[in-house]
Amino acid sequence: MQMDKSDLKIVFMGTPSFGLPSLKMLMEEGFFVRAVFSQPDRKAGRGHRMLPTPVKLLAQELDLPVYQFDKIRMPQGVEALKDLAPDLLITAAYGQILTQEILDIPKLGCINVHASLLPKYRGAAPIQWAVINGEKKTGVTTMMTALALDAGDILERDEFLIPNDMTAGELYDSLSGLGANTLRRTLEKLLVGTLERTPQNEDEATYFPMFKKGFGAIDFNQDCEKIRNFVRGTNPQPGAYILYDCHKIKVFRVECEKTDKFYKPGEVLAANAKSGLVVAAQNGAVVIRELQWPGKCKTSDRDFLCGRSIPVGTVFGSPL
RNA sequence: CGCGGGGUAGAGCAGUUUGGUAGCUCGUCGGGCUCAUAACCCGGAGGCCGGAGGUUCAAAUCCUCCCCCCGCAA
Repeated sequence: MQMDKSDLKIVFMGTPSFGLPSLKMLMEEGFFVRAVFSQPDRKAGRGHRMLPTPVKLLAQELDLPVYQFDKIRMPQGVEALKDLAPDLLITAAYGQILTQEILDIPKLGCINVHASLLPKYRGAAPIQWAVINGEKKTGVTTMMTALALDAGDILERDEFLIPNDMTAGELYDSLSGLGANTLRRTLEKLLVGTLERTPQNEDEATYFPMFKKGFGAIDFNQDCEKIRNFVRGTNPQPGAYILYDCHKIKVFRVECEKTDKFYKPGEVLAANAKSGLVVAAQNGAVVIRELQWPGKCKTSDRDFLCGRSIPVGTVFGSPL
């Protein structure tokens, strides 16, 4: 059986910018996007103003109806979705758990775009954790949404090689775009009836949670390469940091430097405008290349040290 | 009305409480030392102190309003 793009009635669900390329793709390819669901506007940012979500903004630009429910699983949300009578549900970082009742509404089910090579890196922050763990490769997976988190049957996957110095933020953008491609291919196969479902191998599944509050403290008591990965994996959000004199110095970029001598991890080995800010780690030193003092803008360590001094020998504390 | 920090030479900061010739580190330019240097020494240039009013003999500094940047928290 064959279907035409314009006959496939889709409801798209997404919240942060991860879903933007996918939603754009749907429109450009001529799919029939009936409506968009996104998280409610929330007080956010400085001043606590009500801010629309990125997906909502795009949907409005595209003149698509937007639905925002605190909890889509409540009767109101379910009813709204039933009234829309979609053939297919597509989610991309929507941020709400779908119930079986909801999954049963669309005739063709629900497809989720996930930023990892499932079954690896299930969970809410697969991109950041892949970088923190120093993965060389990650990717995007489309899957049939099931009740268990990120555990549905795999449809299509695209791999992505992570450059050695890429930050989580950069990877996020790359995978957002890649996700649109993966989704396009998935839908094309769906339309011509060649889409195959592959159950996930539960034995290979890994799960990584959302960052907890306060997460981001740099532990100098470990390999400097691990520290480097930690820093780029938390860049730009939430940002790695060092506590110094009750000030939270955010760190956005570091380089590794091998040393023969042993120093106390966390000890400041150099801190001047010439050599930059060098801190001892477990098996070498970490040169902090980009940082930010609270209330100030991001700067290089050298510029930073032009105006402030950190005594050599200071030992940055490690988290408990 | 969520809490808070900040806007001063190209860069990063001090000075503001206790008004009165604008200072530090780096960069830059010139000179010197040196086999040599991103090292060291000497010297110079470069600021309407975020903007607009006000107080004052005098405002970076005190008062009022505005603009911009950022941290926390969400």
